[in-house]
Amino acid sequence: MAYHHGNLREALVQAGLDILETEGLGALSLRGCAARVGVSHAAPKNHFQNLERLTVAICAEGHRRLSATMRERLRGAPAEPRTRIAAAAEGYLAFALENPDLFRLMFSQPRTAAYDPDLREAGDESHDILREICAPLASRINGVPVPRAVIETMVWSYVHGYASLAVNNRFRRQQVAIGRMPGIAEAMPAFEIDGEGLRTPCPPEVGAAEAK
Amino acid sequence: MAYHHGNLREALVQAGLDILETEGLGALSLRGCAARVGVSHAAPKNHFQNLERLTVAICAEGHRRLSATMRERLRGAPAEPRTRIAAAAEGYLAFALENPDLFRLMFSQPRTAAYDPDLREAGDESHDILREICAPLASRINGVPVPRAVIETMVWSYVHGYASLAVNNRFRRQQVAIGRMPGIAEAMPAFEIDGEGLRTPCPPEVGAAEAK
DNA sequence: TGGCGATATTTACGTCGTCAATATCCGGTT
DNA sequence: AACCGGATATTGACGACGTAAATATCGCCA
Repeated sequence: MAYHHGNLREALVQAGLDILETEGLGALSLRGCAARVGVSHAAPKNHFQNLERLTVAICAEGHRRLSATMRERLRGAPAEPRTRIAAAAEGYLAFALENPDLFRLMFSQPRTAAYDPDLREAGDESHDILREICAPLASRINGVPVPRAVIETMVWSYVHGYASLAVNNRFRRQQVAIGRMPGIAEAMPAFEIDGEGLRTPCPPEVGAAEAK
Repeated sequence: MAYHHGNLREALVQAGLDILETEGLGALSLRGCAARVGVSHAAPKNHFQNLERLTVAICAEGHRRLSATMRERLRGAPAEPRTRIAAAAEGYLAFALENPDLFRLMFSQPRTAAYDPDLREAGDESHDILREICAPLASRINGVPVPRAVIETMVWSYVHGYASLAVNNRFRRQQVAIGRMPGIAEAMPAFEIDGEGLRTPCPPEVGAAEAK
């Protein structure tokens, strides 16, 4: 196997992920990926029109791994709805903290990147998980009706925002223990579960982030 | 005024902001900023050691403008605590949507950028606003005590996450009307205000984002 | 007036993204 | 078996970029 690599496309994406991990966002380049794989600097052209396309492919793989991390945490979690949300959220956070530059890259793409069907599909995976774990949350909060999409948006925003701020080291002054975000039970404790109107009780075992 | 520009440093930052607005994140470069100001490509060297430093300065200015936007919204808002939080949050969101590439740049900086004292200070401004508007929220939620820093973190995470996801067009499938995030009263309705135990009542005029 | 420090220019070099031309490999056709 | 065409990889070239060193110009003060 000499002239033809066999699976250069995936190898380039993997090389990009390696570079992000070892050298950081600023070191990501077409030529760098090609060199790491051991092919000439123009070889990527046959698989990616330009750097932006390769970047999008790397981001898509990142989203797949993000979803995989969340699914992993969900497999080991009990069935209680809030615990499941907390487990997925911790997976989201763990991924961000373990892959900070990849996470940053994934969320600093221009709007045009969203037109890529691969990236779109990969991004929608986490969306499916979100919808799944939010399903037990009823469409009313404290008795007030709220569209299901809004509930999902609230949970998603909170989790993503926490992860994003944690990655960017913005919780410095707050002295919040990053790595353990306050669980959904503390953050949005007025959610009803399964329409039972179960309003509290803020189980203390979920996400005990304390100001230290 | 020929050889010496007079205020090249600020002019370069402004040029960078202009480039971000008109040409996007990918077009930001030292030489580009220099050309826009009308100086030679190496002139910036006297004010910024390298591209990273200029980028950090641009981000710092971005944070100052973000804070200014929030303060502006707060000036026109009634005194009711939740309304004030909603006003600041809408300022945050508006800034992100009106300066998407700047916003992306601000939150895709490497960890080392946080060592810059100017950026640090600028970033802390929004932190002060956050602390100010969260002050009326008591340190207990539904009767359960929660450290003040955790409350701030929850609100901040939610607002930043919503803005970040909205900028990245991630609410597509949810059909949530971006530009109007569900207010804090809907997102976290169990906050007590001023320790009065005022638990609801989810005023409907705050943030009426509906699934359309 | 002279000179010095701050600021800007010029020149140069290596890296990068991209393109065009060329070379090599593989599978299927005759 | 020879061949050919499409897919894939290489080579070489070009302009833009970040950065550094040497040089030039300005404002100001002794």
